[in-house]
Amino acid sequence: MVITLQLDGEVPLYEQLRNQIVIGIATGVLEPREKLPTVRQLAEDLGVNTMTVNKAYALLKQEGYIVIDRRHGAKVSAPPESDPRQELSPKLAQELELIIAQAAIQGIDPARFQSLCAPIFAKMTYRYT
Amino acid sequence: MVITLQLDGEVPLYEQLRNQIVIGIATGVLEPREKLPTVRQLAEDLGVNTMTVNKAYALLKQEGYIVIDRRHGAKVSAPPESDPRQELSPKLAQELELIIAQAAIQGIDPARFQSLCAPIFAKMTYRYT
Amino acid sequence: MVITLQLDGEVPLYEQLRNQIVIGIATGVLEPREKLPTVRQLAEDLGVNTMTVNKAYALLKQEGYIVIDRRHGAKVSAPPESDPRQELSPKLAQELELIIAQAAIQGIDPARFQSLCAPIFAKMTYRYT
Amino acid sequence: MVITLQLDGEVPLYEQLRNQIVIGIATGVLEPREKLPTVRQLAEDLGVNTMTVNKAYALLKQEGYIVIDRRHGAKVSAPPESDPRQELSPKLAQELELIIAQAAIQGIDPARFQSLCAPIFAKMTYRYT
DNA sequence: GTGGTCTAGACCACG
DNA sequence: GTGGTCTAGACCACG
Repeated sequence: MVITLQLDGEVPLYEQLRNQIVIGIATGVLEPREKLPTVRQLAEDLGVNTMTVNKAYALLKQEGYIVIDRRHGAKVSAPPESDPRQELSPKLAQELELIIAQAAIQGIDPARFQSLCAPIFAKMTYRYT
Repeated sequence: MVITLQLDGEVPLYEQLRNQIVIGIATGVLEPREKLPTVRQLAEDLGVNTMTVNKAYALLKQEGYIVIDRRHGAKVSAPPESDPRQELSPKLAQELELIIAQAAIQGIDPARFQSLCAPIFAKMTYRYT
Repeated sequence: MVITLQLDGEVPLYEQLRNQIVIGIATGVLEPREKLPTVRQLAEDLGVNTMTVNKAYALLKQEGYIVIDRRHGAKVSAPPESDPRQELSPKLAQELELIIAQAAIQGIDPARFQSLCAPIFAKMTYRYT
Repeated sequence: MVITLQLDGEVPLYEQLRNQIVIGIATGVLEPREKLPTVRQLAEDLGVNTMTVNKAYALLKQEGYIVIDRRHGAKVSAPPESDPRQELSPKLAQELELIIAQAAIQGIDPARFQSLCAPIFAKMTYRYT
């Protein structure tokens, strides 16, 4: 999996790293139960501080995206039990609202928005296929 | 318009303020050409420093959401010329991808996602109605 | 002469007004000894405060571009005695240096810069034709 | 690099600072990828507040002249891809027009103007050498 | 150690 | 009266 970090961006490195791994999982580039590189290895590959990778892994673990086993290192979580509610978390819902607000001001209507989402969803092979 | 800031949140105050005003514009709570409170007034109402409001206004101005007129203060921009492309900016597209990735992992499919977007869009009365 | 002011710009209104009149003189739209509108008239036409026009006129007078006669109002100065030195004022030289610096960083070389100046000079019919 | 600020001038301190750094880059005093002083250090050296330096850096970053890396602070950007158009931005073009207008009124013709630009260009060693 | 954010308070240019 | 700028000082996230 190719990870590229924007060193001069406004998003913290650990957060960029976390985001890219989440997208990797969603797109199937990283499969459930797949082993992730060690903190040390990934830090070296990316040329960042081990603390940065550590923070990303800790965040992913806390969110349930990965599990960390002292013996086997980090690996992608098995798919969770299907959530019958299928609601967005408050945080995600808030972010989505902000995106839609900006899209709406730009003149994008729901149908157009849907057609913008479709190709993104098409890349996500994680669960619902 | 009611604005509430989360003082202990991770999002900077000036950015929270910017976000809420953007949503206010999109939902029609703030109408095009409507005058915004003065920097001083809003700072006092919110209990924050004038520079915090100043930074939010400067950001909104730079993004084209408001215009700042030395004579009359800040007001909501007139609707821009309709952009025939109707694409999302790279930044927005990236944020949307991340949201969809997280939704997909949670088992939300495109149809469900659309039904989650619908009520949000319904609140946005800005342009496309 | 058509004057358009950018109300939400970063350049003060009186300075924009002064700049446009200077360009008007240089391009010959305003001829030497031509009478300018009264402060009151111009302020009304532009929809700005009379103080703003007053400030612009005072600045133009101080710089020698116009003369103000209590009986006849303001008019464009007669061409000054030719300055044999033909140097730029320190302020203008500094502004020019900054423009050239930015152009150079962008990869514009002297020849290209000259070709960019040519059509601008072509519009200036004031003295040297 | 020597930076001198005019404390009583009309140009804001942060803008003077930005201008001098741009000129420093263009003249080669600051080389691509060269590290800039920290915000704190430069503020102390110049006797101004850190927020003033911060604002100058933020502006330079936004304009693409420098990159700010959370790991190593600010440094001069690498030269951008050569722009085949080589046009001036509207803002720069407008400023140049105003300078040329004032020069023309003073009796400076295109040839003389070119000879005034030449020594300024000679100092700019940034890209085109 | 770095830049980013924020406060309380002030002065100023602009209009 | 408005936004713009600036200070002195502080705390924090990031790495």
